Amino acid sequence: MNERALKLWVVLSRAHASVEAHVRADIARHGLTSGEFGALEALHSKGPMLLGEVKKKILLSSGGITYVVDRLEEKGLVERRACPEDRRASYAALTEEGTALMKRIFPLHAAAVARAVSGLDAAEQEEASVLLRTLGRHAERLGEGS
Amino acid sequence: MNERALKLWVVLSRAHASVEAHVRADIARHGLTSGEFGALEALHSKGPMLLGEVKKKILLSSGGITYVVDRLEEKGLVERRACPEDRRASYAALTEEGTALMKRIFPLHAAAVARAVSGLDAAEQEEASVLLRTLGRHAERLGEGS
DNA sequence: ACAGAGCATCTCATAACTGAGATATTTGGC
DNA sequence: GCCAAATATCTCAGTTATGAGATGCTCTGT
Repeated sequence: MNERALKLWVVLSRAHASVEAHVRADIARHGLTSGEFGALEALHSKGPMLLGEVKKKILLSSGGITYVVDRLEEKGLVERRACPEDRRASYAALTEEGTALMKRIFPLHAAAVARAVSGLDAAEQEEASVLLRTLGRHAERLGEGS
Repeated sequence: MNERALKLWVVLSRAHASVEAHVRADIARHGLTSGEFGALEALHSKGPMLLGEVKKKILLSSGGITYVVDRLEEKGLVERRACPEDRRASYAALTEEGTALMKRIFPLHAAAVARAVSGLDAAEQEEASVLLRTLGRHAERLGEGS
């Protein structure tokens, strides 16, 4: 029955929006947007990445990734670096300032996220993560044909 | 530990974005945006609602709800009606055309949503709905103090 | 009755994107 | 080697929002 699916979609949307409001408010305190923070987070955990990799990681459009990296470059947090193997592509990498910022604010961010999702206990969070990973992966694959 | 919370937030974001991409593509085929469809859906299921009620239902800012209802009025799908008890407020209500549109496209939409969340079976969808409702409700309440 | 706090909505400037098309490069088949 | 298709990023116009402040109305306490 489709009602079950609709209900899931509604609660997924609301849960995302409600949690995001908290996360966004936390991020905004550091003068960043969600998109910017997503990119910084990716670069912080994985090191320099091609713009296309960042784009996939944080699910932004082609124009969006250019926009976000431009903003981060203006703020001095990220720099573009040429990619020797492919001259169409370029890397984004944290600057020293970007690294320092992330070291400083990441723990605060993690605490804010923990607070925002504290409606579920540890076991429920694990359970929800498993279900959502399955859900997300499947939805991603569905779209690959277009 | 905060890692669990961060992981949950990441998979929640990705799952939402991936599913939304499908839902948005479906809605766009009918010339509507997600916000517009959300408002139409609310009005379709509950009948005429105050703008403030719609705003809460689909989690839009004050400017956003004005914008969305303006668009829907331009398209002839919704009309504003004066609220006799409170002259600051107004109702949004589906027009005949809006009702007809929703009757026509809602089943198609439901099918598209069902496809988008088909990575989980029926029992998992129920399970996820329960967890996400708890998560969302809690996050909403957290923000009420500000 | 009335001041002032509290609300519902609207207005406006601006942000944060999207998506189509442009540009430059690479890759695979012939 | 060469051409066409694929790919990575950028550009640009337009869209969908946000959030602060304005406006007009209602409610509360006195």
